[in-house]
Order: sequence, then structure tokens, then C-alpha cells
Amino acid sequence: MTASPTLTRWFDMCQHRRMSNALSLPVLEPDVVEPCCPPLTERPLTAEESERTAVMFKALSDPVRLRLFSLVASHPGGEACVCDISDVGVSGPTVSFHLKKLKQAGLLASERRGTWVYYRVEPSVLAAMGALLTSPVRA
Amino acid sequence: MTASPTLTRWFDMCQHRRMSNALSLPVLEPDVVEPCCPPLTERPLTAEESERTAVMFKALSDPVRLRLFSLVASHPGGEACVCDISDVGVSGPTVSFHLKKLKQAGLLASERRGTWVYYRVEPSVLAAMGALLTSPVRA
DNA sequence: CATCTGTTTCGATAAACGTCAATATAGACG
DNA sequence: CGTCTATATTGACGTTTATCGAAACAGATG
Repeated sequence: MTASPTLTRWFDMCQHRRMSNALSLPVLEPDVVEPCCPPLTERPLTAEESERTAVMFKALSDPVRLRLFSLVASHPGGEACVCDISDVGVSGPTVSFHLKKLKQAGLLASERRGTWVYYRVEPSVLAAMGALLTSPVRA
Repeated sequence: MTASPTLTRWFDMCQHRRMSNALSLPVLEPDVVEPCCPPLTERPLTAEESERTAVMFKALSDPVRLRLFSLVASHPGGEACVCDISDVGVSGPTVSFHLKKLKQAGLLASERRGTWVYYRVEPSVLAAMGALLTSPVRA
């Protein structure tokens, strides 16, 4: 499978670089990425924004995926091979299925090195989600 | 079902609330989820933690719910009546269904005042979710 | 009381989801 | 080459979800 249409559109809208001038830029700025949407408390999301944002939250809406994600995110070196994290109580194919979902949502990236496949967190997307949930000063 | 000892400890560590005014409420809001948990990048979530956390993310994993939530969260005064936010492209019953889900996840609270029902954001839960997504290892 | 308006619940349905067993692919190693 | 190991895909199956129309409920007002 190639990159999902959803993912591609997300990057188009959220990070205007890449498509236009990614050819010459090696994408080195990880965390100054502009979040795709303002905090949820700032203004109502448009229908389109909510569609896009829901994909990211949905990726973390499953217990197994949440565990896999935290296993990768907290792994020394910032990445983990599938063999390191596949002991979460479901079958191998199911682990693969969930990792694929996380990848399609843009939360993880994968790379094969020899026998093993390594997954690592896409830091900018995580930061963008965190920014969505920043709370106002009241409380 | 009552809170397990583990749950109670989490509850204590993460935020002290709800103990004082819980007695007047019967079991009307039983499935309120205690928000909690360390950043996803800090250490792997346990099975139990991931089950609990997934409920919160699942609440925001639907476009309509995300929109409803941002409509409430960004509404002047910090609350909105259903009539103010029900123009999101789905039927009335569906709006009610989604608001109920958000309430069950602990993200919204509701109160009837006369003819209208008002929903407001549960700020501590929002902050807890934001804390979960703090950026991965800044080295 | 009767009625109107706003909101929720109920019943049904189609779509999406999570899971596994079986199968396929990719690379390592003889 | 053949085989072994590590991941991924496929197909099937049961469960959950989002949605609506109809009906019920709650409160205001006549």
C-alpha cells in the first residue's frame, strides 16, 4: 500500500512545506511545526478540521494501539522493533494491523533494517495533538 | 463497580477532586473516567491504564464529537446549551447521542436550567489528556 | 388541563472495527 | 537453491458504532 490519501491531505494542509519545496529541504525541523488546528478551546473546529483531527485521536482510541504507541515512544533510543513490543496480549497479525493504523495516522514511522522493522514516533504530530488540548487559563 | 485500590491511588496522585460532592449524587453518572497517567513517552502504559486512557481518546475520535466539544469549549462563558451547538449536520438525536458519549468519558458535564440543557467542559480532564501528549524525549 | 418546544431514549440498520488463522512477503543463512 | 525467522496481508466473523425516525420526557406557557 502506498501512503493513504488521508495522510497525504493532512500533511498538505497542516504543514505547507514538503509538497511544495520538500524536494530541496531535508525536513530537519521537528518540533517547530505549526499545529494543524488551534486549541479546541479557542474556536469551534470547522467540519473539515474535525474530520482531519479525528483521525489522529482515533489512532489512540484503542487500548492496544495506545500501549504499542507508548512502548515505542518510551523505548530507549526513540525507536523499537516489532519484536520488542509485540507482547501486548494479541496475535502477531493484530499487532501489525495496529501499527499500520498508527502509521497511517501519522503518529509512527517505520523502517526496515535487515531482519527487523523499527518503529519510531513522529514527534511533530504528537506535539500538534498536545497543542490541541491545551487548556485556557480558567479552571 | 467501585474503584480498585490501584485506581484509587492513581486517582489520588493525579488529582484530588470529586470526593467531597459525590455523596449527593446517586449512580446517575457511573461511568466517569478518572483522567490520569504519565506522558505516553515516559514509560509504557499498563494494560489497565491503556484501557482507561483509550476511553478518553475515543471520545474525541469522532468528527462530530470533536466539533461539538470545541463548540462547547470555545463558547463564551465556558458553556453552551444544546440549542447553540446542534447545527453540526446531524439529527437532534445524534447530537444527543454524541453529547452523552462525551459526558460518559468525563469530558463534558451537563446541567438542565429550565427549558435548556447546558454543557460545559471538565477542565481537569482536558489538561490530563494534554499532559499525556507532551513531546517525546527532548534529549 | 392542553399544547408547544427542546432534549433524550428507543428500535432498527448499515458501516466500521478488532481479532484471528491462513497465507504471503522480505531478508538472513546455510 | 531451500529453509528459517520476522512482519505484513488477506479473508472471515462477531462486535461495536453512528445514524435516523418515531416516540417519550421535561418544562414553559396559554
